Amino acid sequence: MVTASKLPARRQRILDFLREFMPVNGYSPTIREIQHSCDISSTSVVEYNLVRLEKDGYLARRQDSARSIELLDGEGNPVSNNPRVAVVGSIAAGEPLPVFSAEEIPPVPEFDHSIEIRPALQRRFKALYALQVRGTSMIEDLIDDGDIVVIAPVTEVADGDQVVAWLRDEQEATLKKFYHHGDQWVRLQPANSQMRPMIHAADNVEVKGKVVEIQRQLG
Amino acid sequence: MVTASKLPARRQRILDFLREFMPVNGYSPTIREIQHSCDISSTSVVEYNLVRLEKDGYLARRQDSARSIELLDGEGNPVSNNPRVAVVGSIAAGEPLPVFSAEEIPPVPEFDHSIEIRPALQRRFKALYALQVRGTSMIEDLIDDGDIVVIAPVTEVADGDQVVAWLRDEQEATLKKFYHHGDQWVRLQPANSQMRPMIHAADNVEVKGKVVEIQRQLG
DNA sequence: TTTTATTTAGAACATTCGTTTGTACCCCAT
DNA sequence: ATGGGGTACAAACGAATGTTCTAAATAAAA
Repeated sequence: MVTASKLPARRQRILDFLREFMPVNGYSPTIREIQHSCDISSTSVVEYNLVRLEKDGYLARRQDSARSIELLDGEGNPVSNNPRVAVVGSIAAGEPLPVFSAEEIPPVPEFDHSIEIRPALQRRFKALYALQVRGTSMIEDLIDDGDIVVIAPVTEVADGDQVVAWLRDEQEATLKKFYHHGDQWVRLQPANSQMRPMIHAADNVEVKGKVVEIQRQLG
Repeated sequence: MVTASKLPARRQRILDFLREFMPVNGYSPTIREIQHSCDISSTSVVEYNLVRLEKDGYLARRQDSARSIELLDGEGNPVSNNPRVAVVGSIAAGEPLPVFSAEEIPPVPEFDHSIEIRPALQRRFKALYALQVRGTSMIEDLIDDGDIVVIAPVTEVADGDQVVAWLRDEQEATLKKFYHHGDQWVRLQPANSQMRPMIHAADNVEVKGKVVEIQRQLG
């Protein structure tokens, strides 16, 4: 377990702030920057909580050195400050499945179920997340069952893009290729000749994002 | 050109120190650390040279902020210290093609033809390189024509691994799945039912490495 | 409840560290 | 020489930043 036991709210907030600040900026905040970002009245409170976090293996610091916080994984192991995105669930590629509700798309990234991505990806998009593919409807686009797709949460997509489509009425999400089909309709096209495209009313289809990377487990 | 015009010895030494220190430690040294590491008598000398380096586009700093040096490429562009591997050529997936000679496999990575990889990959393997796939013999393993495969130069591979096989007699390289076939033979198996597996004498097949990642260009 | 440990608070302190100032040196063109 | 640009030096300043102390508030345990 990475986020093993539950931390006090304040301490958790500091940790969350660090985990957000440090990968983005590439350097550690100062105690006073933490103080202000987490609405804390005194540097000593920050210091106190940093000491605790350090003792519990969540971070390391160098004595008397500015901006020297390094994040650890909660067990004392260094955690690469490389960009990771949360794998927030799975996505049906085949029969649509109710995967996640429309609201809870990119939750706070947990350190448990996340994958590392190329830094360039994070630079180009923001708020990426990932889904594990269930089904083979995209097999001819070389997305296999079990693959993990990295999703950029964009709403504007071009014909042919591989998108996460949320079907309002059906309350289901599905991974398909997106095509406009006249003004009022969209075609969600599997990349699998065994499966039939689906035509939906445009206002029943909510594009939640598009695939920007595919990761597959290799020996 | 990264090291464009020739810098004064002192300034070059500071730059060299920064380029060695920062990737290793993950944070910037202080002016005084630079001072002592480069045998400089005064902080003002360091400051003077940092200003020059900054003006010449070799680095950037934040005002009044400790440990805030960021390395640039000499033309003001941020230089990501993220791992890249050279794309050293293409690899036939189909009819074997003479791609590169057996010696010049991983040359010095050029910044021109290189791709960014996930940092975790570089941690697990060393001396990675990349090849662009030509042909569709691996299409059923979801490797398409034009895809870029990242290769770990290992000689020990397991049955089923996707390998870069060098055929000594033919002086050709090919991307195939590898299977032992008795003691003296190996089977190089396309992942394409249209193509036939090739059986070769084991001592005619030199495994140059195996695929550890696939990258595909997505919108 | 009483006791104890944890957490927050405020303030001051001490060090680190970026910045500035003034001077001197060296090389080279005037 | 003379002056200017580039560089080096020493010292000091002040802002940024980590550290510490004491006390109070809160939560947890007994």
